[in-house]
Amino acid sequence: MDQSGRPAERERETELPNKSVVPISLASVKLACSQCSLHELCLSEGLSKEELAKLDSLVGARRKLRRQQNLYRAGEPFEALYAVRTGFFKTDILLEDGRDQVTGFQMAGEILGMDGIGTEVHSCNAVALEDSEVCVIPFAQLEQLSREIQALQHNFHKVMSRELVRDQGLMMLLGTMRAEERLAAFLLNMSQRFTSRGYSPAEFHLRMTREEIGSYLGLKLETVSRAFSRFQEEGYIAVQQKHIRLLDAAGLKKLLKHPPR
Amino acid sequence: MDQSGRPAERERETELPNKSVVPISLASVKLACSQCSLHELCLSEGLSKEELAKLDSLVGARRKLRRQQNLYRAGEPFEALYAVRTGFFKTDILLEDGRDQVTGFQMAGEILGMDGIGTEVHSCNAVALEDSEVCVIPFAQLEQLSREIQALQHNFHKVMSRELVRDQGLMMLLGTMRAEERLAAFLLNMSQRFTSRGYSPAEFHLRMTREEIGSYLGLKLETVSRAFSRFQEEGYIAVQQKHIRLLDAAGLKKLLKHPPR
DNA sequence: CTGCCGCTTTGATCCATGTCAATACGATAT
DNA sequence: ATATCGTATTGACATGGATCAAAGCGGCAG
Repeated sequence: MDQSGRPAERERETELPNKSVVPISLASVKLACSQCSLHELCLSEGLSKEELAKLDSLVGARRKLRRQQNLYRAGEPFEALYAVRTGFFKTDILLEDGRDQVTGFQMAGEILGMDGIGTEVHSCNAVALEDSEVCVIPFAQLEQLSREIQALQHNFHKVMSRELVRDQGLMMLLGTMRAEERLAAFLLNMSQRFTSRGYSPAEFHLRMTREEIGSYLGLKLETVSRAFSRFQEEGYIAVQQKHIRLLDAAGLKKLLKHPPR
Repeated sequence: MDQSGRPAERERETELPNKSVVPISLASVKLACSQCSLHELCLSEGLSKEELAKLDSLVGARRKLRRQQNLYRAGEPFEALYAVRTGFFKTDILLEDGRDQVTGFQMAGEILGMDGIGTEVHSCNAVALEDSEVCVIPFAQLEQLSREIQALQHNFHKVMSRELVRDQGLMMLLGTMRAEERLAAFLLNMSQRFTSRGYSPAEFHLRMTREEIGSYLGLKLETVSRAFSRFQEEGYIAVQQKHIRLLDAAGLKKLLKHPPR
């Protein structure tokens, strides 16, 4: 809601200056795909040196976003994909009657914007949940280049396909799982994604509110809160606000495999 | 379950011979993309004559499936996409604990199999709900050709993107809608898809059971049945088994826009 | 410090949908 | 016809999660 650019709650690890000039030295250096640490997650996996150079020239612009800023909004013309470099995003859809739903959370190395390809218009909103940075990938040029570079083409197709499979998993969750199973699945998924980015598998900081988690999982925020409390009572996790420690990941997994009914 | 090839219930409009030899004359004629009536829905939209010819040579094989036969199964290696020529399919996922969910219904002109691109393995099952026929599109060759034909490349990207958007809509449905809204959305979607294929917007035959509808919508079959009965009482539809007549589509739409709460 | 604001937790109650069970229906086989 | 089988409808009841409401907590501004 707050679009003022002044974060209501400051995040420790992602401080940005309040005004124009960039103080963090790294941010001013032009870092291209060829040097990007997100290699394997992103579109550049398996490309040769020369191919990477071409991709570098395509992925020119960067864009910084403050917490709560929109990367794009539903209805805006689609022009580019975005690769998350740093930070954390959510995508959501708003119905006319006011109901809305979070359709995903995206972190470093993940691609945003593919919803717009089919209609040339974005179908959802993408919002930074903390100060973030993305690589802008003009889509026409990506198609152009992926006609030249087979590996790039295939990477892109893989990214889209994996997104389809992710969505199937989410449908499964929304269609068949109870509240606690949903939250367990969510926590395990978060843990796995933090882990694959080199962070601790057992301890992490959630960037989203209980309401956003609930919206994503098809639950009300109170239900999410209760499930957190329950998991804490059971000794599966330790909760302190948005800070989560997984004490018994195996226990959570068991919850998924052996539903109460 | 019945893989015997003998349909348990025969569908009127899609009779196939019980044994080998093909009696229907058309079926033996090689119909290529260039003559296919599904043009606009499929990958061939907007291609030049020469380009269509190339696509024709790629989409060589056809495959016929009887009711209840699998087009592919979760876990099988991914090799090709399939374009539905005639008939009706469902895709579903089965969890280890026995729970399963229908993730989609596909009709003529729609593409199946994209879930397998990312991992080289199919992530769901595709089952014919009536005797059906698909075009087999070997994926490696499709990538090859879409590097040569820009329009084909773009069509393919659009198809995948639209699938992502469809999934978002389904998440919205599963995450925020009540039972009757879900069924209303389902019926309106079916009507729209039949309509765009030249069938009656107001009268159609559902190929799936109440249980399959329920699985797709995240509901139990009893709830689906009750919602059908309720809609009939309200005068929105006339139901006779799987035969549906929409008497008041506007009424159903209103249900969606103005939810009870 | 004090007050405000957004977020979270917790409790009490309600209701939509799930569950369980009986019956009906339509198609096919005998 | 009669039996059978899968599917669909309907009723009675149970329950998980939503709703409504009240504190609690932590960060920030003044």
